[in-house]
Amino acid sequence: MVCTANDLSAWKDFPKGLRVLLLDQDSSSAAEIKLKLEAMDYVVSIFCNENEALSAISDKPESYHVAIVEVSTSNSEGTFKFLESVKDLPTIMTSNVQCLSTMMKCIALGAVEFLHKPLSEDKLRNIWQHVVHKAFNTGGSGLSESLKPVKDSVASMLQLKVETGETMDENLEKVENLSLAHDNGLEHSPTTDKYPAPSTPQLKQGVRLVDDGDCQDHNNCSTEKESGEQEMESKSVETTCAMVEETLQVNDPLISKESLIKEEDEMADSLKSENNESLPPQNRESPSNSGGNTQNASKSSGLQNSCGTRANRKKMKVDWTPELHKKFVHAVEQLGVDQAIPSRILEVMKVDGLTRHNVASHLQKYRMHRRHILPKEDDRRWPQHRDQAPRTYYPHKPIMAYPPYHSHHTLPTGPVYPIWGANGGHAAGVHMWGPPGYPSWPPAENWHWKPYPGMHADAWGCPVMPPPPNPYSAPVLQNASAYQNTGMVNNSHGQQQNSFDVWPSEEVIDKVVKEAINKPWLPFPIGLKPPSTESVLFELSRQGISTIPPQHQRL
DNA sequence: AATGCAATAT
DNA sequence: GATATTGCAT
Repeated sequence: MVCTANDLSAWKDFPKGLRVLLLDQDSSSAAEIKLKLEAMDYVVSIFCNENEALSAISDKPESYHVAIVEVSTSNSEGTFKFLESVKDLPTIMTSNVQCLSTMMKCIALGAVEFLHKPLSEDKLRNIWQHVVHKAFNTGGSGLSESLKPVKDSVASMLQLKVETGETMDENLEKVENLSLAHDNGLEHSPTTDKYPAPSTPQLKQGVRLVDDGDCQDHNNCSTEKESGEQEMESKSVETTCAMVEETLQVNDPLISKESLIKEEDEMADSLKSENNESLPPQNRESPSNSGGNTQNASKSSGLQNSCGTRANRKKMKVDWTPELHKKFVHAVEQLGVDQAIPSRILEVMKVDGLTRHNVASHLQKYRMHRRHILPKEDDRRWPQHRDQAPRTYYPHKPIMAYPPYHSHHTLPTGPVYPIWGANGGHAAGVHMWGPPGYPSWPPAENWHWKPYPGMHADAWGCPVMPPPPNPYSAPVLQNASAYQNTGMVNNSHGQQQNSFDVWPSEEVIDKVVKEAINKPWLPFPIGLKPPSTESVLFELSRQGISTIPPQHQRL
């Protein structure tokens, strides 16, 4: 078998030959498990009682790489005893009984994982990860004889790959692929895991709630190539979701290589962090949310290829969940539209895993949407220019006409819809583009208001007050759009109401003031009077602007 | 190097 | 079809 270091160096069939000590009083169960393990090329030794097992281990410690120990109500003590005696051997507990406290105790005593019976191939297939994990995470001297070879072997495998010019990630992946190949497994190989990790489905489902998160981590975690240096240190016991994109490729390394490389990069980046925050929208609400980027990783339940359906880790698309977007908007607000550049926004957002590119892209869209809306406002504001290429005269669309912060906006007749459920459930990915007190971003047709009553306007342009009975009722000064509404009735732009039925945020107001100062040649929106010099100066100074632009005469 | 825009991909 | 990513020019 593969027990010597020498042999190990050539342990290409890893985990083939890995020795499993199986301690199970139920002989039929043991036989069954053994059969399955052997089918996966593990070498299994069955023991019926802990004493035998212990003595076997003490006789030849190097003979076992991993132990699977059954714990039953009748022999739990013996099992615990065993567990405590073989600290060096990664031990997986298994049982028919579902007892949390027992599980906990086992884990507390050092078990690496607790699997409920019956032990399916899926559950067993990846037990090697515990071996590797242990091998790499045990202090040098503490490393047991049996694990050293494993470590050396794995290390050398990785090394070799590196020399090949491949990236570390690739190497790792490779390694895993190797194992995959032998497992003929569809599902494991945490390709994205830098390190081995227990991955039995059960673990994920039961003990770990972050199941999705795991996968997610891979996908999203960080997309930043630029900054994302993947770290080789990872807590192994974390993930396992195998994104077996290369399930098929596994068998054909050559082919897979190319295709993998790209993905490698990506995924490499994606390992950057484990954002507990970023969760797939569909699974989580990401309460405090922050990093909501991700691609939904298919969840790996206990099913065979669950984890591994291809695709998941491929493009870690940032999912701009409402929460994330909200953060984004807040950042933009905070910075002010003017200073809202990707890098800054990124800083303010503090969302792990989000890249500048992501933000830039989002910003692009954000701006685009706004632009689509603003022009309409202009039109409404100066209907007389509607047909005369107003742009010529007003190169810059002033945002002055936005209704004052507290104005009653005239919400279109339609009801106020939630765009994403209160539960955060982003209904079918509908995103709420309601810039801070601004016209909505996404196409007006799809516009929905966030219906949280009493919610501050800055929370996504959610109207704080119910819309007035009719647009005309809006006080003049309060809402220029009221005027606009009337003005545009004959312009057949009724649907555009949405666009200006929003609350301007303070930022908007700032902007307005600033614009008024900088572009004195622009007419003031109807219903608004020019700000007093005093107030303008105040605003400017408040914003740190000390110099007042000359009074241009241009048109 | 960072941005913003356009093209492309999902 | 919308939205995110990539590419490219600035």
